Amino acid sequence: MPDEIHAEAVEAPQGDVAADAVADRLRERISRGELPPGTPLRDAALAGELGVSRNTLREAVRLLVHEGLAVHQLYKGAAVKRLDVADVHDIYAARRCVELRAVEESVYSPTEALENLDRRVTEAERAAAAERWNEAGTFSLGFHRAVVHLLGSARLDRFFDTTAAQLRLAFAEFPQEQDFQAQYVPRDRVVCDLLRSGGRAEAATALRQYLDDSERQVVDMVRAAAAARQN
Amino acid sequence: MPDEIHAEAVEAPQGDVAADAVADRLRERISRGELPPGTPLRDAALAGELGVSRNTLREAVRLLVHEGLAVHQLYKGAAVKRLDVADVHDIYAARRCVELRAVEESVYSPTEALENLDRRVTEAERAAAAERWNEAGTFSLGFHRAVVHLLGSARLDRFFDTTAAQLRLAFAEFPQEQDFQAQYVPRDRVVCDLLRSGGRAEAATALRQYLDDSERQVVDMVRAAAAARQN
DNA sequence: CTAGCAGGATTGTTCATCAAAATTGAGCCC
DNA sequence: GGGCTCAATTTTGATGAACAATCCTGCTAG
Repeated sequence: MPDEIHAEAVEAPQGDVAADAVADRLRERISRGELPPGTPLRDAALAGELGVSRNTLREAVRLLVHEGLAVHQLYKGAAVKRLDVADVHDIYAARRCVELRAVEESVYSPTEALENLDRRVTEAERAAAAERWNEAGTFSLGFHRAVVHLLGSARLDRFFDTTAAQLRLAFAEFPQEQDFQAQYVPRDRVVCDLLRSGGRAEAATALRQYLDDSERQVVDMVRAAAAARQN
Repeated sequence: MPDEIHAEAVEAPQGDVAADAVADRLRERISRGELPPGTPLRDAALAGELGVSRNTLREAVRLLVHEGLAVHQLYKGAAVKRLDVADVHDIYAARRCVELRAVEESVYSPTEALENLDRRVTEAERAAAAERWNEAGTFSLGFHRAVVHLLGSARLDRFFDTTAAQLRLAFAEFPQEQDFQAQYVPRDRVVCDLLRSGGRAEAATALRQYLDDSERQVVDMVRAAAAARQN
């Protein structure tokens, strides 16, 4: 019998510590756009809201800053990171590096791993067909994550995750714009099929184009967001 | 007039907060092997030693855990990470991905950036000639960092830094073994010169061999350390 | 209208406290 | 002697209150 439950129920997501759990919840909120870029993360308020002490919350926020999801100014506290154009270029440079390499090395991947790719794209296609755009975008990123996973490095997987989480900040400012991203699902399909049929070089070319186009679009979004902010 | 100075003088390394400064100092200590892998990071003791509160120290340790320099067990605290063979494979998979990609993309790099590579190798050579092996190893890693830097992504640079810091954990267990690493300096030179002369493919091949050999050696080191621990 | 100055709010950091779990060690049984 | 139990001690995880330093805001004075 729950005697008293705080604003948001306190379920331990990991077999781990409170600060990590809090960080998870903040990450989640940020990624769904609930805490849009620029939102100040005031520790007293958030601590109360999440039912933890200010100290614990501060630890969590520090992790987010370390992950690049928030920025910090001395005596001014933390705020959800706002991507600028340079960030987007940086993120896509990182994606190109990791994803293209993964494609090139995919010859060594077991077919089982390649089947996994197919599953992700199929998920994304289903979501797109049902016009659940947001979900389609998530699954699409899942496909790219699976591509990186071909390299077999947990550290690279983690790096991709944090980078992708940062990229979501761009969409978080423009929730409706996520629809646009769904247009990339067919191109995921192309890359996926080329990979499975061994068309390594073609897959790399297609993926590079994909990333270039996507980058351009996200840059435009970020610029638009900056302009809208100026109004 | 310093009225009272704590065990280790408290200079703010960043224009930032105490926890980050403490994390820096712990990182430094770990990387120079002063806190060898397996060392428990007891917060009361370290907090006293560094002249900060237990809370602040805990924030710093959590950052180290997040970076993979320490591991954490609930109710058992944190300890300096001890690399296992899987970690080494993982780290080298990441290095191959990032460094080889950098070499392949180096065609687009300004010659000025390539000159920077040369400077690093020269530093390493000088240190090796003077038989300052430890320093030579540091400069050698600096060369590889500069290679990654060709990709122009601050995020990839950071990723390489944390990965390299983890790799140092292997050497931290065997301080004397750093000598062996110095033997790689001539091979850095080869890769560097091939890059500057535009021998992109050859540079990639040489670098891949380099990484394979280095990985083998580090794996052996880790195995030896595990065996020695068993004694 | 602007400069500057209170006063309140927020941050950065420390300290003291408490429960929960791990570790230690003494005593005990076989 | 070897191995076990169980209590005392230590360490961790987390909280709440305190305080100085800095910021923000709104008011006043010129």
